[in-house]
Amino acid sequence: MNERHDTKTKILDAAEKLFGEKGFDATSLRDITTEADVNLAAVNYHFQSKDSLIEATIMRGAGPVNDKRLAMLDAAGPKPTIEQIVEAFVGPVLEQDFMPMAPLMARVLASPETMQRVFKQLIETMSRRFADAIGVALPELSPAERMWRLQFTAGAMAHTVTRGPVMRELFGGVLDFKDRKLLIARLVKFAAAGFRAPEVH
Amino acid sequence: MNERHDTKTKILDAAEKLFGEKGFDATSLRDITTEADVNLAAVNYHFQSKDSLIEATIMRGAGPVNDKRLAMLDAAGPKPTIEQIVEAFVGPVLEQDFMPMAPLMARVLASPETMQRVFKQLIETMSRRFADAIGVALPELSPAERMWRLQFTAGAMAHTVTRGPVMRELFGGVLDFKDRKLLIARLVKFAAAGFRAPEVH
DNA sequence: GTCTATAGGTTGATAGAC
DNA sequence: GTCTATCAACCTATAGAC
Repeated sequence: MNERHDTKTKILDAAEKLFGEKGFDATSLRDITTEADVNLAAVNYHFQSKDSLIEATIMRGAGPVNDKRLAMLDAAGPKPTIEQIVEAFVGPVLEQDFMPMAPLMARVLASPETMQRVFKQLIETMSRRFADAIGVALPELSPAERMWRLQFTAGAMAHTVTRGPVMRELFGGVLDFKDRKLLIARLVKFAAAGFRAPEVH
Repeated sequence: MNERHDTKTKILDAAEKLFGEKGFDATSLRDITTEADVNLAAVNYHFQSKDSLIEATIMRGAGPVNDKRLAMLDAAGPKPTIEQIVEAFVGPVLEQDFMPMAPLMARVLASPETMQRVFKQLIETMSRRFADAIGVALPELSPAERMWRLQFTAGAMAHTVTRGPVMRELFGGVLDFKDRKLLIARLVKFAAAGFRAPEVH
């Protein structure tokens, strides 16, 4: 059951890789079972449908990342600075270059349908939790401004992950992708300054 | 040839609508020809393939928007402020709610493949042009930091357009989408403050 | 649990009459 | 330029033997 290379795990590994590389629509179950070296029918046995497989693949990867985000937020204590909050929000996502998970996350962020279906509750939970923390750090911001700026930050983060390959190709000469710590520091600096700006009325 | 409702135009109108609503992969040529009330074979007569149709649809809409962005940048004069630059960058994109073009743009921004294939040169041109303007407004920023912050801003903008419907559903109570001018002002304020932050080293 | 075989449906693209 | 008819290539999902 908990074998490292059982059929179910092999399918999830292959799905994670291929969904990330080609997207959900463009990846067929045949692609996945070929890559995983298992039989086609195994997908419908272990998962009920392609949609369920997509959901399971996302959930397996997204859980740990979001746990880490919340852990970092908690670790910052009861009165975190806006820099600490932003770092907890974007750091774990931008750090995940140890796995083929990053491209998959990018696909999720880039697919309104998938996001709607699978990610809605995760996003809602995270957004409210972080918006609350920002309310403590920057009480002078209205709830609306707070949420908008959090969404702007989420967008900058998502764009960096999603469009990484394209950006690398176009601006690889000037943009450094290898130093993740520096990249995170850049985004934290940028977003924190944005959060500290006087409110628009 | 320049009739308002010729077959070619009807196909492009339907494609713009449906690609925006459902995405490129999920929209079949049959969906489009049904919506346009033209024959299926007309697509392959007027355009050669589905990919060419996608490209033509994007180009018809993206041209005017990018023209407006550059026009606003020029209108700001030889020494624009960072606020003027950001507004020229994000304003025309966030303003386009007069047409079904907005969801289509969102789909393009959300599809690495399509972006890579069709949008690369457009993005490159725009990014370099705006990065140059930022160099004038904020000469103390290094070229790398300048380009990163422009990409962060592009991400915040893209996210706002792309995830609009989801955000509206989740946070519609607190986020106001109707007042576009206010939304643009919020993003300009946020991003301009980010650009003005001291550089990371 | 794993396989083969196949049902049942869709798709993009084209040939050829008009 | 517009149509009908159709092809060949995919797809997801399942039934049923082992």
